[in-house]
Amino acid sequence: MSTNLDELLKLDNQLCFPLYAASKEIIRRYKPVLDELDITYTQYLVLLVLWEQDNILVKDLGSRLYLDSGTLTPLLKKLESKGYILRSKGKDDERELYIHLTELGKSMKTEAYKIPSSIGACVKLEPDEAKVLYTLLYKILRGLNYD
Amino acid sequence: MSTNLDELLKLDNQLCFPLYAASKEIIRRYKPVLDELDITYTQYLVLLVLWEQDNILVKDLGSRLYLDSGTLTPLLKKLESKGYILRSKGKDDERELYIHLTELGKSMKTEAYKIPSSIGACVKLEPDEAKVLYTLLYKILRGLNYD
DNA sequence: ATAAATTAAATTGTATACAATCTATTTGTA
DNA sequence: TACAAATAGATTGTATACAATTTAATTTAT
Repeated sequence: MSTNLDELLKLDNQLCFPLYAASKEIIRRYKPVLDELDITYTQYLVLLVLWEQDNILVKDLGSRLYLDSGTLTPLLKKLESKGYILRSKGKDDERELYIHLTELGKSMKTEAYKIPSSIGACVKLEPDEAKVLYTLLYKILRGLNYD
Repeated sequence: MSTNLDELLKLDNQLCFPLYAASKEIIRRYKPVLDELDITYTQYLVLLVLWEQDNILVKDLGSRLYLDSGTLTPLLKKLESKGYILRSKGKDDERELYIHLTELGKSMKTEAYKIPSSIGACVKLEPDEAKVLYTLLYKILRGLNYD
């Protein structure tokens, strides 16, 4: 006998699952393109932020990307070892760590121009659908901040 | 000087990022609820499938959840060690591995009834918005299969 | 009938994620 | 001014993810 509650527990009735799956699968599509630049998806996100706003605190990077120091610390060390960024202690406050691009890191931006379109191509949504999706996702993210 | 290409590389103009962030953040909200059942989100997804269709091949579990054996093998061993599932080789084809619920695993379902609502509560979307989101996400997932 | 190709899981290696804790520094306050 | 509280990152431990490879079993094609 199937109850209402049983219905709620079906995979196809979950909203989080397609969110999780779509996110993962799209990121997987990024891999071949990002491999050419020798970076991962999360490293790409960090670079996106830095190309917009260089010299940013780890804390601010984290709040922008919803990542904590447990994730960022090793990732930033990796980006540094690849020569894309530098990490420097704050002069006024030695607890803080500023992240900024090297010349190599800045020049990567040119090579990254092709990435959005090559990803966009595999997400087969109409422009208006993409816009609706975008709006709903940010509505969720805003809503999560007020628990 | 900011170009069109520069615009494309801004974090706020990415569609994948809010997808990634919302997925991650919602899953994080699951944690306290799932902790009570001593399972993780991915383990919960596996159980959702099994509660619908017991005795399923690892391969089919994987295609249903978009996960491969590299993820599933250790996860299933963990669920087995917790006593929720059993793993048994296929009689006809010894390459295959069938996953099925133990009595404990079946009885977990009752405790899981409360989970969807407690998650739904933190996703602050109207029912019709959630439906639109759901439809768009599945459209993306379908589209990814035809590359 | 048997070698080659295919398939299903398991294994290996790398890179996140995140909770919880720790360390060093800074700030607030009695 | 000391000292408790708060803050920023780093560290530790656990659990995914996934590409690439390996192993064992089955199918296919010759």
